[in-house]
Amino acid sequence: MCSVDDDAKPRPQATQLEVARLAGVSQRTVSNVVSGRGQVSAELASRVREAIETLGYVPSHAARSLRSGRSGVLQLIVPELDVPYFAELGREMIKRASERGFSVMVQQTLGSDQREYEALNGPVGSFAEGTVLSAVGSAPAVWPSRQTRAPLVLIGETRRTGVLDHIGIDDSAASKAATQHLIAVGARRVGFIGAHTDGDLPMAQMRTAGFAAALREAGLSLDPQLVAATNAYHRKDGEEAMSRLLALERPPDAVFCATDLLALGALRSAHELGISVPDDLVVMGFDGLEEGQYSVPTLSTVAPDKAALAEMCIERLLTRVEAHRLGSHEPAPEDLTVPFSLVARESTRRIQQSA
Amino acid sequence: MCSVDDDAKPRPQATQLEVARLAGVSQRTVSNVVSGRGQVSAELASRVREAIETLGYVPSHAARSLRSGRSGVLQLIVPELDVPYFAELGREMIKRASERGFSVMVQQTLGSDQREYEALNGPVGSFAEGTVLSAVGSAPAVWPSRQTRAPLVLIGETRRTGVLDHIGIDDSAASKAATQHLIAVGARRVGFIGAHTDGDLPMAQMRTAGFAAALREAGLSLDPQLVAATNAYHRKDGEEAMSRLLALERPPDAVFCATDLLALGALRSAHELGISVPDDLVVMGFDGLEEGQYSVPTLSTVAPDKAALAEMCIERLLTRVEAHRLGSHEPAPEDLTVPFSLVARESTRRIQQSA
DNA sequence: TTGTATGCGTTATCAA
DNA sequence: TTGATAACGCATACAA
Repeated sequence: MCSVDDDAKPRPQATQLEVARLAGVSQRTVSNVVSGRGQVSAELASRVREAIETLGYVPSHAARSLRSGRSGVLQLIVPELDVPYFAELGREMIKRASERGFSVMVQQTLGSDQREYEALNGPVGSFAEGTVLSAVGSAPAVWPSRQTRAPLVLIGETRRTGVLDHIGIDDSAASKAATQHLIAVGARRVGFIGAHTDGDLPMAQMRTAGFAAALREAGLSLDPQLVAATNAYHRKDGEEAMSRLLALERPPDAVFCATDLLALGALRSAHELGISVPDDLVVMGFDGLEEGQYSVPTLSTVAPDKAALAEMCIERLLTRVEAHRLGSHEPAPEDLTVPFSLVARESTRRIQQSA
Repeated sequence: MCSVDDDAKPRPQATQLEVARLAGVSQRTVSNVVSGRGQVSAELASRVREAIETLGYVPSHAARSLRSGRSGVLQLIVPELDVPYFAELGREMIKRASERGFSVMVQQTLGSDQREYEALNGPVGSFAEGTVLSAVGSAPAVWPSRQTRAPLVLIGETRRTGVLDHIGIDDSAASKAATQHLIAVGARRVGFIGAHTDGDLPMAQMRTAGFAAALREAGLSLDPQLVAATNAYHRKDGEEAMSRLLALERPPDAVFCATDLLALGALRSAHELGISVPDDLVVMGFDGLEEGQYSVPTLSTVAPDKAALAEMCIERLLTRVEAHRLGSHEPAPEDLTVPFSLVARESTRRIQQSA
C-alpha cells in the first residue's frame, strides 16, 4: 500500500520553518545561518546546514525582498538588445552588477515610448532597486513622479535633464574629433550619414552638430546634399544612405556615420558600387564595435569606453541605491562624462592628394 | 513653523491600505480594482483609481509574488551577451516573453560552470518562474535536485538529457548540409574551423561530426591538418585559425566554420593574406548573423530560425510554468527541433574548375 | 547564543 | 458588492 510515490506533486519549496523543524532549532536560527548574520554555534549551524541540504532549501527571493525591501535586482532598459552597441554594453553591465551581487532585468523598448514608460513605472520597474535607461527620445516619458521611485541613471545621448544622473561621452566633441580626423587625412567634401528623419533625436542632433562644427572650423562648406537622414541606425540604413550619396553628381570624398552599424552598411554599399574605401572615399563610424576590427576594410571609429561607462553606471546607481535605502540624502544629480578614443583604421587611410 | 518640507524623505511607496483609506473603501476593494478580478461598482472603482493616481500607487511586486507564488519573471542564461547569436536570441526571447506578460532576467555565465550553477540554483533562479538555458558544456551542473525547481528549457547544442526539454536545430544535419554545399560549389579540399581544443564541447562535436559525414559520403578524404581547433568561437579565433590553415603547404580550397563569428574572422584573415574569397577559397559560416549580410564578401551560412526558436522556448516554458503552477502533470520532456535554412551568399560563389 | 513574536504588502477565504 | 482576517516566507526587535 505504501508505494514509493516518485510521481507525487513536488512539494513546494521547503521553507526556513521546515528546515528548523528538521534541525530541531528555531526558524530564527535558520535565518541566521542562511544570512550569516547573527551568531550561531558551530554545532547548530552544521545541523542546520545539513537540514538545508537534505530538504534542498533555497531562500525565497520574494519573501526576502518583501521583508528587507531589497530585491538585488537592477533594470537595464535598452532599445534593441541585438544592436551590438547595446549588447556590448549589456555584457559589461551584467558583469559589473553581478560582481556586486545584483542580477539584471533587461527590458527592450523597441523604440516605443510606451514600453519605456511601462518598464520604468510598472511593478517590475519599482521592484528593481535601480534602473539604467538608454532612452530613445528626449525622455519625457521618464518624468512622472520619478521622485519617489527607485534611482535612475540615464545613459547615451539624452538631453540632460538637470535632475537625473546622466553618464555618457561628449557626443559633440567626439563627432567633431571624428570629422577633424577625416579632414586631417585629406577629405574636402565631407558627408554625414545619420541625421534623423524626424528631426529631434538628441543623439542625431549632437552628432550632426559636432560634424558641422568641425567643418566650420576647418573652413569647409557643408553641402546639405551630403547630409543623409535615416529613420534608424542599422546596417541597412547606412547602406541605403550611402548609395544615395554616391549617386550624387558630386559625391563626397569622406563620410562620417553616426553609428558603426551605419558605417558598416555604408562600406558594403561602397563595395557594391565599386567605390574603394579608403582610396576613393574615407569612412568613419561611431561606437567602437568589435565588428569594425574585422570588416574589410577595418573601420575607423570613435570608441566610447564602454567598460568605464558600465562601471560608472553601476557604481553611481549603487551609491544612490544605498542612499535611497538608508533614507539618507541622495547626491545631487550629475552629468558624468566618459572618455572616448579615436581609433584610426583602414577605412580612413590617408587620401592621396592628386596634384 | 509648518514649512513645506519638499526635501523630506520620500515616503516609501504607497500601499493598497493607504489607497483604501484615501478612497474610503476597504483594502480588499483596492486589490480588486488593481487586479481587475472581483466585481467592484463603477462608483467605487473610479474613487479608487483616483486615489491610486494621487498617491502614485504602484503594486509591490515582491508582496504580490510572495503571496501569489508568481513572479512574472523568466530567466535567460547565456554565455556572453555580446556574442551576436545570443544577442539576437535575447532580443527575440525578451520580445516574446514581454508579449506574454513576462520580464526577463539575463544572466551571463562567461563560460563558468559555477556561475551557471548559481544562476540556476540560487535564490533569483528560483524566483524566476522558468529558465531558458544555453548551456556551455555538457551541462552536468544543471542536474542537482532539478525536479523540485522551476521549469527549465535547454537550448543550443547540449547533449540531450532525456529528462529536460531541449530545443534546437539538428546540428549534425545542418553542418552536413553546409559542407555539402561547399562540395557542390566545387570544393575538394575542405577544412574546418572550430573543433574544440578541449575535446568535449557538444556543439563542436556535433558540427565536426556533420562535417566529417558530408566528406565521407562525398568520397572526399578528411585531412586532419585541415581541422583547426579553437579555444573559443569569436572573430579572433577564426582569424588565427584561418591564418594557420593558409600557412599549410597544401591549404584548403574551402573552409566550414562552426560559427559565423569564426567565419568573419576567417574572411578577414584571408583578406590580409591576399587570398580572395570566393575565388581562391570558399567560406561558410553557421548562425545566420545579420553581420554576414554586410561583410565583404557576404557570408554564406546555416541560419537557424531564431524567431521560431525563441517562440518555441517561451511557448514551451510557459506551458510548463502553467502546469507547474497548477500542480498538474507536466508534459514529458521533449526534444524539439527548429528548422534551419542554408543561405548561399558571395563567400561560396561557385569555384571555377580549372581544367 | 537562541527562541518568540511581529509585520513587510498582497491575495484570497470567509462573513456580512 | 464589500469588509475583516489569515497566510505567503523571511528578518528582526525583544525576551530569555
